[in-house]
Amino acid sequence: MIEMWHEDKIAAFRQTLLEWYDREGRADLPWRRDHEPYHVWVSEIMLQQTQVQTVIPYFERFMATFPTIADLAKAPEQVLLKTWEGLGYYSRVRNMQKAAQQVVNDYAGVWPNNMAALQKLTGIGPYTAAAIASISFNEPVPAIDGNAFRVFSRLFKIDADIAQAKTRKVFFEVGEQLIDPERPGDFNQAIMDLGSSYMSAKNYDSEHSPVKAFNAAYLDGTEDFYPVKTKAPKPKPVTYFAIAVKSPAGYLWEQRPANGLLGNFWTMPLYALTDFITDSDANWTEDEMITATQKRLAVDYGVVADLKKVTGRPVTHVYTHLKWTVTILTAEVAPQQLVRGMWRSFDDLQEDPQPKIQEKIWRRLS
DNA sequence: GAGACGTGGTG
DNA sequence: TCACCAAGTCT
Repeated sequence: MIEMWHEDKIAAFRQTLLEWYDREGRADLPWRRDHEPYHVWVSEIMLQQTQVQTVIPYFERFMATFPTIADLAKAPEQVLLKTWEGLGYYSRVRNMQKAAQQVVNDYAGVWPNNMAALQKLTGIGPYTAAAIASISFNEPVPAIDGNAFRVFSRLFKIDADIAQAKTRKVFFEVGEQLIDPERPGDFNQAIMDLGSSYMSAKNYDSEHSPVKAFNAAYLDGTEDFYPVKTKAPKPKPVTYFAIAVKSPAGYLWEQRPANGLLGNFWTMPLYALTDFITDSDANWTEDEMITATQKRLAVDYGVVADLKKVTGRPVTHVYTHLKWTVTILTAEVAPQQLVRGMWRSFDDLQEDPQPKIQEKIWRRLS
């Protein structure tokens, strides 16, 4: 059970926090120029699991490309993905377009003005709904993100595991008590600024934090223990073959399935080793694996090619839950009818978004 | 509720 | 090289 502060202490905390925010908050951020829900929303989605300095140029480009929510609602998917290229978690932008269409069609283009309604839009969860509701519409709801977890856990010595979904409730209730009813948006943003500066995950500087007098963990020297968070599993290793087939008509190119990793991205054919080797067939030599890949290529795409391995170490790429090790195979063939995929010139396919792993493969080929 | 979902930065 | 982090949401 969390011991909540008395009224006077809460009032003092709000005042201290907001005075610091007015003085030293990140007023320069491009999404803080106004409180337009469209601007707040786009920035909040981009900032999910992504650092501020990474987001800034993406935000500017996004607004230049889609100045209004109506522009976003009607954009072609490849344009959407191109604008998001390199940011990752691409379902974020696909969900944004769905939400844009919901606002345009179901709300006549007028944003719902409260957390509960906002959270019904695709891709808007409890955090983003609270952020928009508080910043754009002055609703006193706490935006519980990684920063709030970190800040509140230290202020109150909350030892609930923040990796557990149910823990959000504990922090939300603390936030509801603390949030300034007059300036809820500024309060939430101040907590975020605090959580990414003086009260960051590593190299935090509680000694100079404006709210150090309110920081129970700092005051008794236990801040190293907060927040409590069980660690994520290691990325699982997966072996892949990437096949660069070149013809005078271009490269063999294919669109990935809509759902799953890198959904709807175009890449060269990629085979996981487990696509054709099961546990019972362990200990294949690399030559045998290449021969098997060659057969799969003929069956799946109708391309008969003599695959050569690109020398050097395989390309590696780490995702949150997977670690890919990709061996590159190449072939040159005559133009021909394909069973699957299409021939596309190098210049043509550069127009489309590409995932980082494909970029790494190109780099190795050139 | 646990796992899926990208990429870049840091120690 | 590796572990872990960075303004989460969906299934």
